[in-house]
Formats: sequence, structure tokens, C-alpha cells
Amino acid sequence: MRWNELSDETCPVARALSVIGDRWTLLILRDCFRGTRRFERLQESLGVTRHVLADRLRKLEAAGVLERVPYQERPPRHEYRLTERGLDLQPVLLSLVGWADAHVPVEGGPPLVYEFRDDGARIEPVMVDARSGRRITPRNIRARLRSAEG
Amino acid sequence: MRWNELSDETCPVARALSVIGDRWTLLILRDCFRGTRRFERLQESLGVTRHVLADRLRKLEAAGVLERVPYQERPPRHEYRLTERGLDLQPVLLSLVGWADAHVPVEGGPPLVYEFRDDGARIEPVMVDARSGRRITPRNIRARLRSAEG
DNA sequence: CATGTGGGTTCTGTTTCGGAACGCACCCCG
DNA sequence: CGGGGTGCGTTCCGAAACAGAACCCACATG
Repeated sequence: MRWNELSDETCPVARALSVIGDRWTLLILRDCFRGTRRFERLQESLGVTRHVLADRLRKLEAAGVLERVPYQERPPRHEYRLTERGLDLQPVLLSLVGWADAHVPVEGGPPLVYEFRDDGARIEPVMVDARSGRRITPRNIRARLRSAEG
Repeated sequence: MRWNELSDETCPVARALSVIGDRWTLLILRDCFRGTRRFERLQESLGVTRHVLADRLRKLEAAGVLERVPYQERPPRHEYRLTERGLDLQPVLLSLVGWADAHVPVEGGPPLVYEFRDDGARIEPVMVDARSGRRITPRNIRARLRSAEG
């Protein structure tokens, strides 16, 4: 299978990965969530080659995850900002962080923590069902094919 | 930066991606969550080359995400099963699915849905704070560096 | 003995990547 | 005006990863 054929797949995991499944893409997005928006800053933060960075930013823009916003003319300069679609990737990043802190830890505990903006309360992200609020675990849910009517 | 140097990074996203950031790895894990456990089944389901599949399975086993469980001797055969560490990746998969269904949809709506095993209630996964139950959105949380004492 | 199955390894040619240099439009400084 | 700095890429080359296909081996079955 060619990598860009993934977007034709029915499976939602495959479709998501066709956009963000690249090695560097999630690291770029991590930096965007941190507030890094400019090419030069991304490049020095990530250590990725400029060529690859330019390519990924173009693809993320084409996918509607980032948008180029001009911040000056003459010379034309712009920054890359997360769109709503990009912001919606936050759960993916948070899940990765949660998993890494639990299973690939660094000594001294998690180097960064999340807290609510309004009251500073520490956050421990978990997945629940939106309606019932019930906790989702690997064992208490199952997937079901929604063929014609679900 | 070399790809396998990622595991030395402090950033938890980078550490997670050093394990599962490969193109194929999350697709392999998706199949494992579906119950596919054997080399031959994975290969035909994914369309990945046998070489790459063998390599990724070895790496996932080394990372403790999958384990080889023998199911017969003579000839020795084994299957790959998710460990606890692997099962804990479920939120990552669920977030990807949620994002893809919202932003890279297929016509006719999501092809598979999740429900609770005990009562069959449809699940819509969202992230909340484990303690307070408050919903997590891209805008209402912030990250904070935990330098010495957090 | 021929065929099939499960689980790989070995080849070869194509993509992709990393590293470094180069290009270009502009600014500021003297 | 000349030289350096900045921001954002593009071009080039050798190295790594990949896809596709063939091959291998230990069995089981007929």
C-alpha cells in the first residue's frame, strides 16, 4: 500500500493517519499547541530538515489543520496557526502524553503538567462517554460495524 | 535528528512517538485491538510488506506493547497480543477515530461505532479531568513546566 | 511425494530522509 | 553604498527506509 492511499480507506484510523501519521507531523503539531508558529522557530525546535518541514507544513495547510496567517508584508511573512480542525487534535496529543508519562517515563516524573486555565487545578485527562460520563476502558467497550442502519 | 533518538527526548509526545510514531505501527495496533493476532492475518489485512511487518512486531514486542504468546509447538507458532501497556493505547486510537469521523468523514457517516459491552449504549468518547469530571477543550487548559516542584 | 500453511528472510529498485549549502527579499547599521 | 542578519524556503547528494517479489524452512495433510 502506498502511504497516500490511506485516505481512501474506510477505517477512520487510516484516514486520520493519512493526515497526521507522518513521523514529524505530530511533533510539529505539538509545537503549534505550545504556541510556536513560525518556520524558523519550528525548525530549530524540532531539528527537522527545512525541506521536510516545508513539505509537512504545506500538507497540513492543505489538510486544513494549519492555516497561514500573514503577519507582515514586504517581505511577505506569515505564521502557521492551528485551525479549529487542528485544535480538535488536542485529545490525540493528550492521550499520547498520558501514555508516555505512564509507560515511557523520564526520571523525576512528568516534565510538564496540565491545568485548567481559570483556576489552575491540575488535570488528569481520561476518556469518558459524553452522555453518560462513564469511564472508557480497554475492556468495557466494543466496536460495532454500522452497516446500513446503526 | 535521527528517528530513534526521539526516545531520549524529555517531551512525552516525542517519547510516545519513538514507540508508536511509525507509519505502520498504529495500523498494526488497530488490528490488534480488533482481535487480529497472527502474522499472516496482519499482513493480508494491512497490505504491509512482510519485512516491515516483522520489523515492527519485533519493535513493539521489545517496547512491551505486544507480547508473543505460543499457541502451538511443532512447528513453533505464536501470536501477538496486546499487553496492558498496549491496551493503554486505546485512548490514542479512540481520539484518532473521533477526529477522523469529525474531520475526514466518509460518506454515510462513521463506519463503526463504539458501545458499552454490558448494556450496548452508544459511546461518544470525550476527554475530561479524572478528578473533577470537567470537560477538556483546546482553550480551557494550559501546560505548565514542572521544573523542581510541581 | 506434492501441496499447503505459518512465519519469516533475502533480494532489488524506488522513495524518502538527513545534512548541508544556496537563493532571495528585505531590514538595519555604518 | 556594502555587509551582515533574518525569514523562508529550494537544491543537491549520499544514506536510510520502503515496496514488491521471491525464497526458505518446519511441519501437516493427502
